[in-house]
Amino acid sequence: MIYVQPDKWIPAGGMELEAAADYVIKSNKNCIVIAGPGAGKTELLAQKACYLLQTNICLSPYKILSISFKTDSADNLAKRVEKRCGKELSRRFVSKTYDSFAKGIIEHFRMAIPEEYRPPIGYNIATQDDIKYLLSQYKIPQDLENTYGIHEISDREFTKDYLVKYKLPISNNGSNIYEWLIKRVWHSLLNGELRLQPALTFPMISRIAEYMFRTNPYILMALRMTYKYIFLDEFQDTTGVQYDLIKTAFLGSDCTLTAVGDDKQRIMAWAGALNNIFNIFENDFDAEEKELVMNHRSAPRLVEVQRFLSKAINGSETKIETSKNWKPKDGVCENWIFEDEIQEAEIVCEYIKTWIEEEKIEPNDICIIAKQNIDIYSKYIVEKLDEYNIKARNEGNYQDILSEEITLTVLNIIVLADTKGSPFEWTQAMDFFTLLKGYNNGLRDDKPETLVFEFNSLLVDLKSELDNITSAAMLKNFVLKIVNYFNVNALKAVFPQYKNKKFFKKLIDDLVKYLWEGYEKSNNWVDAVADVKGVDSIPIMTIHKSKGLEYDTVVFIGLEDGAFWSFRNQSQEDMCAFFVALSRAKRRAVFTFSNLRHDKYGHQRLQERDEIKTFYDILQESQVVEEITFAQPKTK
DNA sequence: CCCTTTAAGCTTTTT
DNA sequence: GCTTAAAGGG
Repeated sequence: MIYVQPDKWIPAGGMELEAAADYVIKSNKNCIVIAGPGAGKTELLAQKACYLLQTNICLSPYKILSISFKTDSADNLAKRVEKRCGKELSRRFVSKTYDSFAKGIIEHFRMAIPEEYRPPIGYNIATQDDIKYLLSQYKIPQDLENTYGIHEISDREFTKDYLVKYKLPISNNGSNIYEWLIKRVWHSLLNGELRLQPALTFPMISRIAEYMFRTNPYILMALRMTYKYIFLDEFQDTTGVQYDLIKTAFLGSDCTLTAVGDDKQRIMAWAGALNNIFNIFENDFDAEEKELVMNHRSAPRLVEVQRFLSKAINGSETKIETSKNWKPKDGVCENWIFEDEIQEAEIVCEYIKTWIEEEKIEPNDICIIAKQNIDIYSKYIVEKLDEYNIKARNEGNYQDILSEEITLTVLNIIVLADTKGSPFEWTQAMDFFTLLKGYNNGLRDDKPETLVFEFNSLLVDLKSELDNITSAAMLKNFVLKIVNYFNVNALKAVFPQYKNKKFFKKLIDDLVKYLWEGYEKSNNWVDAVADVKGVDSIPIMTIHKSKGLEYDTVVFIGLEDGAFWSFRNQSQEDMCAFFVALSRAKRRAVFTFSNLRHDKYGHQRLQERDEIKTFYDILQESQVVEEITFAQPKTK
């Protein structure tokens, strides 16, 4: 292998890096990179990986470990690194989620876990129902009830606030009134009880991994000898449980940590993200803080609005620079005020139609966002768009079927059975087929030709059946036939998530439902698959789901007190949510307000904007946002 | 049994 | 903030 001299190294892909990014890439110290939307945080990690590998500063065979929150972010980063520095070097770049890292560790080093907390082989992932079931089995001991006046606790509260509150082992000193319950639930989950198989939640798995590293210096050493560089993505979302694991694993080692995140996009506090994580990390790991100032994504006028909002969130001026690809006057941010949702739908849809037809914006480059309850907020718009033959859909409903192997394979197989010769689908489906067949046949050494022959005959067989499908029920049988062909037990063994019956059933039912909807529209299976994939649909999603994504145009529905009911309690977090929504837009952001809006119970209520007045003030202050009040609703 | 009070959900990912 | 469902009291 020929390595590059560090001073000769240049960023892959002709990328221009700002000074701070260049510094962090080449720094050998622990760093925390704070950077706003569109600054290229993930790209920085990808480039740093290339630098370390291509110069061999990350000395072969030492590896880089990158930890993300979501599988697709982890995969995305791995792909970028592979693309930039090739297959061979990128083999030493390991990109995982927190959960897969912890789960992999406890399974690989199972025997190193203290016996009391050692999970049995083949444990399941615990569901909320499992915990609910356990709690329903237990009665509060009378003496504890009398001494402390402990009340019954809901399963959700228990899982959220108690189950993984402390590091293992669970203490015996009575410091927590629910100690006995925590101990009992842990014991039952680890060992199984009555009709419950052994099952652990992901935070429990992290706790076990942390305990193992803390009590077993050899395993800890092995970890630290494998990975010399650690990347932490979306660091602002780190929970206490995750941070404890990172700290035990790497604090005091000679590993170099690089964390990237944005405190202005901290919208997961309610789910356990730590409050002051950047400072905590800086202190613990003696990390150097660097800020990226570029926003490569948004047009200048949108960045101007972001600037004012940043200031409101941080309390201080934030430096943001825009990309030279934009002209200074580029970017549109508007505030649309309506009488009611009917008028809102009519105007919004007219504009969307114009954007698609005249500005030639792709539907999937327009995003409709709401704070929550997106089906309620987008109902009338979806109906109206349908009249214009523009597809729009709740992206959340499709996210599982478009990321799970089994459903993707069914979609691939349908395309292959219907039309021969789609190389992309063929390769993917064949990989899956080989994996599962190999599993079914144990160690049988199948020749590739045999498998190809088998697969082709399956396709021929399915083709004739596909042609005869005339109902959703028949489609379901067809899908189940494919699933059963692969052997359900083999599927569960290779993809343990399918052991969760509820999840698996919903996956198949949803696939059938959406596929059938698509087929009824087009009478063509290839189009039905494209429809499920959402090739030309406008995505609709919550702010939380939109984080990390970008669109030419963003339409935010309902900048109203009603949508920001939590503002009084968590104005900081809601401002961040507003910031995330705004900063998804590359060129145009539109916020709507409707005087009248139906809630999820079907009641039409008057909307106000007193509570979130500060949002409107910020928009006005920026002097680039126009507020447009539309006329009375039109009569048909 | 009826009326009043209280609690919980809104926003989510992970094999 | 606003709803519904569950729990509690008379």
